[in-house]
Amino acid sequence: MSISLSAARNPSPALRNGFSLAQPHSSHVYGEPRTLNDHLRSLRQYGSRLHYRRNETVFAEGEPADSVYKVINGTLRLCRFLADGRRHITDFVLSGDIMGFLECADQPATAEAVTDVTLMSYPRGCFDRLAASNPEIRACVLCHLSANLLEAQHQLLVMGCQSAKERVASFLLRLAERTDLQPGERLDLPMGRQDIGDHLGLTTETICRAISMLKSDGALSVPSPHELVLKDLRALRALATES
Amino acid sequence: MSISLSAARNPSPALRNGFSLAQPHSSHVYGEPRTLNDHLRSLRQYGSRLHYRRNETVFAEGEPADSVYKVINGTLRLCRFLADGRRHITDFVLSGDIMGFLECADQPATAEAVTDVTLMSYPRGCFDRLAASNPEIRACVLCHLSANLLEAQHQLLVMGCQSAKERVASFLLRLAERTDLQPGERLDLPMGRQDIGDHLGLTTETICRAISMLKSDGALSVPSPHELVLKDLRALRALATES
DNA sequence: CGATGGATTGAACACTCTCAATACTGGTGG
DNA sequence: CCACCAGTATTGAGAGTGTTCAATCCATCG
Repeated sequence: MSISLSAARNPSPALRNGFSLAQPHSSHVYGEPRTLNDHLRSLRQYGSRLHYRRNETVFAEGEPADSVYKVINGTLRLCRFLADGRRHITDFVLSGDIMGFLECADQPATAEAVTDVTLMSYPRGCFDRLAASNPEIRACVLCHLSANLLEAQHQLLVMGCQSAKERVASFLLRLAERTDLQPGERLDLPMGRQDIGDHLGLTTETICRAISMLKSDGALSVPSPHELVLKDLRALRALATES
Repeated sequence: MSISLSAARNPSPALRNGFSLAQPHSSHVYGEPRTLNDHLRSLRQYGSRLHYRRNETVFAEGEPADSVYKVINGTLRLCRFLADGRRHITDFVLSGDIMGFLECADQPATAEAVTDVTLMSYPRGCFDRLAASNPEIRACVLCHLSANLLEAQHQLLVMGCQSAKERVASFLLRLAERTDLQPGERLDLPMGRQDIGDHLGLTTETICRAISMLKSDGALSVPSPHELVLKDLRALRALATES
């Protein structure tokens, strides 16, 4: 996380350190893995490497949720649909992200590849057995779920209160944080305008107009439709009104 | 849950039964408590009974999150604010509900009493120690967080895709389910139109108009501003387009 | 019984959507 | 390497939904 961007971080209170409450685990010593990501690595013998091409479906809503995933490369979208076909993109899953930790027998959302994607997939049962024997992992899962819930609630705030321009500013700032964007670097926008619209509850055209407005405000420049330069973080943050 | 209303249940896939993976706990036998609610009862010696009056603050965003709560009586709202004061009500907490299980050092939202409220409050540390020794409780916490996340994601779908009338229909149906409303019974609406608006991302006036439209559609009647009768569940469900 | 706060309704306005036309981009095949 | 093509992005104009502002109604509570 860049120092300068971290000041714009979404309001996400420090997670509890659940470790102090967890029983020490004899086979682990100080300096061992601490993130869920690290722990997943210990399951590599059970993992499969999967490839999907742009717009392919990784799993569909309602299918059994029997795997956990790590995105090695590329971007996914998690979609939900209304009966008449209207779509909402709950969230994007970026390179390095993990998913599949909900306590849910069936997938609550459809996962589709935004770009060509490489995933690691681990059987949920293997992970659960690992977690059953390791309190540190359980603490990680709780933190992961909590962080997801906080993100979802923040997104509710954005969608409930903000205008189109504000939502786009919030979205771009969050994407910049998640990708550890350094000031001046180009922000990669793997998803199309339609996807951004379906994520923010707006139409493609409104996304375009909001970006155009931000461009003419001088808040950003648009080298290509899938690359932005955030030129005025202060202006973007003021729009996002992150507290 | 009434049989007839349960058909309209929000799409919430069956939760995993995490118990089979949890180590059996010698002090528990078949038939023991299975819900988080039941487990909290075993902490009653550490609990405090709290009372708040309408519009009083139970806790504010940013305060240390060092308790878990059960609502004995009344209704709470969980609010988040933008820097300029715009408010979003993340969710309402109803009688019988529990909260405070996020892995989060500080409260991510403000809790206010919608009506006069009675709560039980338990020190978070006590609960965590209980959970550390009881895998069944940990499974409950995971399910609780997962259910909350699924609810939040469903609310994102509602706010991202639906019109005012549809959102109000979705809201009323969810409230009816949560309160186990029997067909024909009056639905208690403890919160005001402003609160409903701030929950659904609409204004007071729009909520009023949506309810008026539903009334003139014959979908419901309005004996008083805080009581509704859902007369045509089929019509309401069609609006909510719950899949 | 008056006062207060919330609910309701109306009218004008603003923002976003819809529909349509055009421009651009990236990929394909010659 | 270039021309073409399909899909996406962008821009414009008009329509619609929800907001804003204002007035009125209603219920509750001194």
